[in-house]
Amino acid sequence: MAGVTTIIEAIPDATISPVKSFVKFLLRDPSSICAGYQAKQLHAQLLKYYSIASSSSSILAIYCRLRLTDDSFRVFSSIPSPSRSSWTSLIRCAATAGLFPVVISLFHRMRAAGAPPNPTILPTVLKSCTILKNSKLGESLHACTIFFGLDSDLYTCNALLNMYCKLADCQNAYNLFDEMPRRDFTGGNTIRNDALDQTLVGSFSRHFPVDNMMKLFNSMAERDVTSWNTIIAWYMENGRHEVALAMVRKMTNIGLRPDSFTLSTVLPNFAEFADVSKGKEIHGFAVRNRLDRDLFMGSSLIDMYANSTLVNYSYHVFDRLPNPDAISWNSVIGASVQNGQFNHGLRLFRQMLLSGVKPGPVTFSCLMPACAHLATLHLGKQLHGYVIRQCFGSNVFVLSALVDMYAKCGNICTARRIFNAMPSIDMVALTAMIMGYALHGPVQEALSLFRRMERENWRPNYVAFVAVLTACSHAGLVDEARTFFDSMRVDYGITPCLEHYTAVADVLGRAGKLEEAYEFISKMHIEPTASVWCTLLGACRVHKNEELAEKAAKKIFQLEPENMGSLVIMSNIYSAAGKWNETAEMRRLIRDKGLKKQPACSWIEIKNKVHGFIAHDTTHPSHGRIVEAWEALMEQMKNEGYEPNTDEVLHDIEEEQKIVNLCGHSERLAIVFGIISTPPGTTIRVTKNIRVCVDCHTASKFISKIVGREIILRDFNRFHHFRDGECSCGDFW
DNA sequence: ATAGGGTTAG
Repeated sequence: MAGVTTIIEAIPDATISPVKSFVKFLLRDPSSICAGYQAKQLHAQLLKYYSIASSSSSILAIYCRLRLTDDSFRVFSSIPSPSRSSWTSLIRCAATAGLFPVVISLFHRMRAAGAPPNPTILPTVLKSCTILKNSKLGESLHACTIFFGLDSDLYTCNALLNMYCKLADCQNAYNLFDEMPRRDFTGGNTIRNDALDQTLVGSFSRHFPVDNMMKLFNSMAERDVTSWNTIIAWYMENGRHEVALAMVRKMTNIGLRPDSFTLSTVLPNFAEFADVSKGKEIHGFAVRNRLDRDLFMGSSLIDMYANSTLVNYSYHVFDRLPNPDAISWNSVIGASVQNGQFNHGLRLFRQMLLSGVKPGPVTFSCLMPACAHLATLHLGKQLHGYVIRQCFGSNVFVLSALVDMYAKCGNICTARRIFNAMPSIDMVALTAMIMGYALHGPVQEALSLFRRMERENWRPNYVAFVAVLTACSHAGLVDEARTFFDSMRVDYGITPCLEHYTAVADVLGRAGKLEEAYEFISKMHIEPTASVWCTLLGACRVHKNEELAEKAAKKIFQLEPENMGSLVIMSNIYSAAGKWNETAEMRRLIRDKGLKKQPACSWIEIKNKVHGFIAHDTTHPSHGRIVEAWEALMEQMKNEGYEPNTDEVLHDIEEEQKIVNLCGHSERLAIVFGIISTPPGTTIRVTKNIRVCVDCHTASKFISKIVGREIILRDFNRFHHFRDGECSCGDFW
C-alpha cells in the first residue's frame, strides 16, 4: 500500500506520537501491508519507538505472511520466549518455504520450550513428517494428539489419515485384499520391479500397516470431503480404481458433494481405460458445478480426452482454462504429441513460451518425441540446448527422450553419448537405445544392451522385446529372433502381441523361410492383421513364391479390401512370372478401385529450412540445377558400373521411360539437392515417408562413393547410412 | 491448517 510509505516518510522527525499511533494502527490491522519493503519500514519504526519484546511477534506474523523466510527467522531468534502464535507463524513459514526438516526441528524446540502441541500447528507438522516419510515421528505425533485430547480435531485427523495413507505398506495392502494388486499394462503379469522397489526402499523407517489407515478412517468422529478425498486418492494410487469410484458414490450418498479434488483424483482411471463416456459424465458434472475451470481438473480432463484419442476435446478444455500453468501446458502439449499432431505440439510449446509460463523437465519429455517423429534434428538440438541451460539435463525422463530423439533423427552416436553419461540408467532409455541400434544397423550393440538389461535385472517388458526382435529382423538374425521370441513367453511370461509376431514373421520371410513364416502367422493366437500378411507378401515377391503370395494376398483382400499395396505387389509378381492375364486382372482391379497411393515424399533440412520433394516434382526453385547435377552424377555412376533397376516401377511403360521415372524419385531429388547446397564433405540427412526403393538404394551407394559424403537416409522402416559405396543395412531391408 | 493434475521406449 502506497499510503504506508508516504505517511511514514512524510513525518520523519515530527512529534513522536503521530508516528507511534500510526504504527499502533498498522499493528492492529496489518493486512494493508503487502510488500516486503513496507514491512521492513514498519519494523524499523518499531525498533525505534518500542521495546523489542512487545512488538516482534507482530512483525514476525507479517514477515511470515509475506513469506520472507530469512527475515522471519531473524526476528524469531530475537524473541526470548516466543509465544504460541510466534511458533505457529514460523513453523508455517518454514512449511510454505518447503523446509520440512526445519518444521520438525522447530516443533521439537517448541515442545522442549514447554509449549503443548496445538491443533493449529499439528496438521502442518504432520504434513512435513509425511513428506519426509518419517513414520517413527508420525507415530509419536499420533500418540501426542491422543494424549493431549486433540484426536477429535478434524484437520489433525485428516492430516494423520493422509500420513497413514502415504506411508502405508503397499505389500501388506496387497495381502489385505484377496485379488492381486495392480494389473500390469506393460504386457506381462508381474509388478514392475522398479516401481515396487521404489516404494519399499528409500525411506528410513518402516511402513505402516494398511490397518492403521482403515481404523483411523472408520473411527473418525467426523469425516469431511477432505477425509474422503484422502482415502480415495490412496485407493487410486494403489490401483484399486473400482473401490475408489465406489467411495465417491458412497460419499455422494451421505450428502457430501465431490469437489475438484475428488474428480481430478479419479479421472486418471477413465484416462487409463480410455473410458470416455464416464469421463464425459465427470466433465459434465464439473461444468454443472463450475469446477471445470480448476487447473487440476483441466489437466486431468485434457489427459483423459487425449488418451481416448479425442484430442480436439483436450484443446477445448485447455482453451477454457483461465490461467493455464506449466502443468496445463504440459498436458495439452502431451495430448497433441501423443495423438501424432507433432507440429501442433511444437506450436503449443512456442505459445507457452510467449505466454510467459516457464517450461519444466516434463515439458521437454512431452515435446521431444515430436522432434523424434518429425526427424527434425535442428529443432531437437535447440530443445536440447534449452534443457542444458535450464539444468534439466539430469532428469532421466528428459535424458531418455533425448536418447530417443537423437537416435530417431539419425544421430546414433550422440544418442549413445547421452546414454552413457546418464546418472542412472532407466528401462526406457535402454529400450530406446536398443531400438536406435535396431533402426541404424549395429545389431551386436543392440543385443549386448539387451543382455545388459537382463544382467542388471531390468526385467524386459513387451516394448523391450519389440526392440530386440526388430533388431534381429533388420539384421536377418533368424535363430536369435526365435530364441528371443520363446524366451519372452517362457522366461518372462509375456504374451506376444502384433509387433512381436510381425518382427518374427518378417525375419523368417526375408530369410526365405516362407513356409515357416506362413505356418507361424497361421498359428498366431491373435487374429493376424493385413500388415502381418503384407510382410509375408513382400517376402514372397523377393523370393519369387507365387503360390504363397496368392494365399497371403487373399487374406489381405479379406481383411482390407481397400489395401492397394497388395494389389500392386501381386501385379508385379504376376508380371515378373510372365502371367499377363493375371497381371491385367490386377491392374483392372487397381483401376476400378481407383489407385490412391500415398504420394512418396522426401525432405531435407538445409540451413534450418525444410525442403520437401514429391516424386517427379519440378516445382522446386533449384530444380534445373538438381537435374543438371544428377546428369553429371549419372555419367560417373555409369562408369563405376551402375545399372538402373526398374523392378519397382509399376507403370506400364517403356524401359527407357522407366529409367527417367526413377530419376524423379523423391529421395534422389532431395539427396542431389543436399549435395549441391552444402559444402563438400557435409553429411546429407534425408527423410522419406515410405520405404526406399531398391534402385535409389543402389544409386545412393554409388553417390556416397563418388562425392565422398555420408548420406543418412531415414525411410519408413529404418535408417540407411551410405558411406564409401556401402550401406549400414548390409542391403538387407 | 489437511486432500488433487502433467513426463520418456512402442
